[in-house]
Amino acid sequence: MQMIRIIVVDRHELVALGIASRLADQPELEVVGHACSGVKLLERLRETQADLILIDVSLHEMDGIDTVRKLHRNYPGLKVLAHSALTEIEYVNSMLIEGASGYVLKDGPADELAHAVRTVMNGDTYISPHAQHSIANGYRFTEKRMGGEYVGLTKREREIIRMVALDRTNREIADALFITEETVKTHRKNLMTKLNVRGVAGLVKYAVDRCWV
Amino acid sequence: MQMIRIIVVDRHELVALGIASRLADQPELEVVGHACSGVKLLERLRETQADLILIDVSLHEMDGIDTVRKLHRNYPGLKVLAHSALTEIEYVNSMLIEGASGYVLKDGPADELAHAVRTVMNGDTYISPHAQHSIANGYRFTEKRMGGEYVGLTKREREIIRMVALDRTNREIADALFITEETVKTHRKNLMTKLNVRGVAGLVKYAVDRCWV
DNA sequence: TAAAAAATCCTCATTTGTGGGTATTGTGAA
DNA sequence: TTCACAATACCCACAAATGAGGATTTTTTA
Repeated sequence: MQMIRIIVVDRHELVALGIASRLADQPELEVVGHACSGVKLLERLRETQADLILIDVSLHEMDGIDTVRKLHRNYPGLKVLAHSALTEIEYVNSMLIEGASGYVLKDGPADELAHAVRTVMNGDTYISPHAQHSIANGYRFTEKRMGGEYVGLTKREREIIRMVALDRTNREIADALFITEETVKTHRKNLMTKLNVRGVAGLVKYAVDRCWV
Repeated sequence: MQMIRIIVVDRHELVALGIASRLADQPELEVVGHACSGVKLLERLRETQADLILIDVSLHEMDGIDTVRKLHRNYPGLKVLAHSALTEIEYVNSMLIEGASGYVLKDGPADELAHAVRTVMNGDTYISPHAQHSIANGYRFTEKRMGGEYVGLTKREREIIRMVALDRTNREIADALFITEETVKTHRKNLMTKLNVRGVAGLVKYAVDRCWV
């Protein structure tokens, strides 16, 4: 029987421990490592062999979505399964489009994870019921991007949204980045359009969810 | 040797599993139960005996701070140890004032948790170094409340902050609660004063951290 | 290299948010 | 039964954000 080697990427080691203990009764599944961020994962992958990466969206340094993008480019054969507490369609879509083969929610039943891992290793896709529901409901505020195409943020936009979430005013952001207030306003506008939110609250929640603050 | 019975309160069962597995090599510590919310904990306590509650700040239904307040009233002999990823002084202070005997951060070293549990069961207080640093630095924006007194939010204020975090406008909140827009503004103002933040971003982060959205 | 994407700056009208106040109820605790 | 506080409501002045236009320059990438 072929062992399935899993690396868990989660900002809390406790979660990795919990996963390992939950998968302990699955003889063919083995957690061979843990990384607390995307950057750490890429380092670890240079020394540790793995068949599947179980990765959260919310990570420091480089979030899960960016990490999956890189994984897909550098390790095409490696299977990726997203594992998060976030049900928002934005995250589910992004993960799948970047190359994940599934999306499992953290508060699902105890046997769901093992099932998802097997499904994915079998070449199929597994998405938790709640996450599917989220996809079915579509975007919250507009009908845009219903096709599901992923709109990534630019570097500059990430800088801006991060500072917005840190409660900085446009003036402060402008000064910090050596640009005019008008430019900051434009970026905020674009951010809100891309993320389909109406105001600051949506921007802050987005940044918090992805551990950018 | 007296066994120390621990109930873990965390919105993710995986974390409880992880804690149990981390404490597995501590012969006198035993995780006897898990609850995913404050409400569930109070239910469980009616049937399960415990010596110590290990509880997170971020919980659904009733957050950790409110839960500790209730615990302290209903089970005076029960020890409570806060266990969270949040380092903000606001949360540390609140937990301690409500009756917790310590505050351990989730990303601390592997042996810190067991040490903290023993310290607390010994009648002392344990606070993670980072959290102590947070206390030492005081509040972010103003010099108010430096004494550390905890300012709780009222029911109405919680309703308001929740809706603010859900990206609702003042107009919408007013309509939903059958009050005028001016009243909503007043509540927001009071909230920002109480929480020592300057704008929406702070309010949203507060609500997100405590699982109110 | 030419086209596309990103970043920059601008105006103007409108809405929302912020920071000071003040005042009237109702409720619950000392 | 006071007394404090929560919740409600209103006022004003000013700052900030939003929405809808347009435009230019740099950087990337196909």
